[in-house]
Amino acid sequence: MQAMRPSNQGAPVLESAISRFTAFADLSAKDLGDLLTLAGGRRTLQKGDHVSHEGHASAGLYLLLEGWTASSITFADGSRQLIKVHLPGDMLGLPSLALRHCAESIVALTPIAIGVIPEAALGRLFELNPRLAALLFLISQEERVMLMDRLASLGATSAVRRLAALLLQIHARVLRSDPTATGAFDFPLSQRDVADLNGVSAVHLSRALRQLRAAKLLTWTRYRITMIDVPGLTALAGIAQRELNQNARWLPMPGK
Amino acid sequence: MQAMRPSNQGAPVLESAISRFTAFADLSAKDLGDLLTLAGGRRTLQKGDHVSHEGHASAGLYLLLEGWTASSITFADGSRQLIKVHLPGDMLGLPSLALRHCAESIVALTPIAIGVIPEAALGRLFELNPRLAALLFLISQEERVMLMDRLASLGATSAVRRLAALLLQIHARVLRSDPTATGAFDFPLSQRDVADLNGVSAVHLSRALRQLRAAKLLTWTRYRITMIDVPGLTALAGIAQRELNQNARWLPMPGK
DNA sequence: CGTAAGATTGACAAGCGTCAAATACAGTGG
DNA sequence: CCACTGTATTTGACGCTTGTCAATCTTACG
Repeated sequence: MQAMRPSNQGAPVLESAISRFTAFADLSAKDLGDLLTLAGGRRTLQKGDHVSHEGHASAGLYLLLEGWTASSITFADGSRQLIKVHLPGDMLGLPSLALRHCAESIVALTPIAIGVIPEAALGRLFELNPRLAALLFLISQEERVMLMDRLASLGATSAVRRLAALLLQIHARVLRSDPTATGAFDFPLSQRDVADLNGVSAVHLSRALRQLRAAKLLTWTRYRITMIDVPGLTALAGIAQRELNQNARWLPMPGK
Repeated sequence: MQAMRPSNQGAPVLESAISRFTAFADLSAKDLGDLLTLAGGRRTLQKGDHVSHEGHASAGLYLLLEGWTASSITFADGSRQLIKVHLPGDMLGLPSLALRHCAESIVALTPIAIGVIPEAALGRLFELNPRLAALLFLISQEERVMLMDRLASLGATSAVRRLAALLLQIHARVLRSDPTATGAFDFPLSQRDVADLNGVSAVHLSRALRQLRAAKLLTWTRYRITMIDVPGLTALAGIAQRELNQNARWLPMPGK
């Protein structure tokens, strides 16, 4: 089996691009239109290109359409920590809206396509489509929960358990935009990347992976992961499953 | 000097209650009114009481008016990780809006007063005051940045540096609502709490603290911390200073 | 076929957790 | 005011987890 380009081959770009929104509520035709006009210009970048640089002046707001990216924070001594990986449908640059300088560096892990969202369009969204604005708000809360889970994982568990938790989280994310990927999914990160995500050395990550393989919980050849025993991995990770709260009653009505 | 009740003695409750909003933009009289009607009922809780329980059905939305709280995530094996501490003005329960079940347990670290925010009022806020909704959105992005910084700290630095980074972050937060606390501030957490926040054992936290004291970077008697050498602590923590982006141009105009 | 990057393994050292004991401290009742 | 008691903090000893360094092996790609 050849290594394919990662992430949702098959599914239309548009569908996964709005998947974070539709995961929370059904969209009216107007909502859909407003959402699509939000991200006007389309740009493509090569693997390794930067979407934004930590510390630079406001780096812009994007919707990831195709490919994977990762965001990182760099310390004064040069060491870096990968914060999270972004999949198609993720918004890029939201946290930096709160700051004068860009909060994180974002780099393309694969060739990517992004939609450019002008800041003014965000303001109009809040004024003209409160329902979409509320959904964007919910997406941000979901991001907070994912960060909280990762923080708990880093703070309280061993390298092996962190690895299980991380791969489960990413797997669940992949499943959402590509429901056919129940067992196996394309995975463009190197072990070095995963090590940086988990706050472990690359060497030790290899050791942790060895344990998961030996326990027959998963296989990981370069660029592809097969989750053999999801219940086993879940038990190992020890973290609660999160279910999204769909069509919350407090959400503003769909625009017409 | 006696140990006083922690947090903003002196400053009016109201001012610190809305400090997270005013940190991002000036509020009109109408904005202020809308914000105050958001949190209707007022409740007080004792130290140790729970505001919400992880896993329970939707636990509600609150504005912390007085006192400190902490949120935590519990693992299947019973170990817990403290995620963050909340100070007056912080919103409680936002992340759980995205989920069917409450994402985190929130417990009072001191006697507290909270304002209850009905979910329906949140929906109305998005419909009737897009500017306040956008500010709430920005506050959530700031929370994400703070979580990202903590995640980086846990993943990439030693116990000593984590401690420096955490205390700097909290100190900066305290300073914002009480600008008189430049040098010293009341600090109601036990070393055990801080250890759980930093993903370290209480014993090792004591050792890390010893190093900071020996380096004359700070003092910490129970319930009170004095930051002796903020530049030194900052250099040790190695994390960038974050400046808020105030009065962003894209924000909707103030309501009249 | 050759080269470079990624992954694996072993040996050793450092950081941190655990256990246990000792000390300091706050609050209680006398 | 003082003794008493439980909790928080500190310290030491020891072992496990993880980081670092270096060598080897694998894989991708020119």
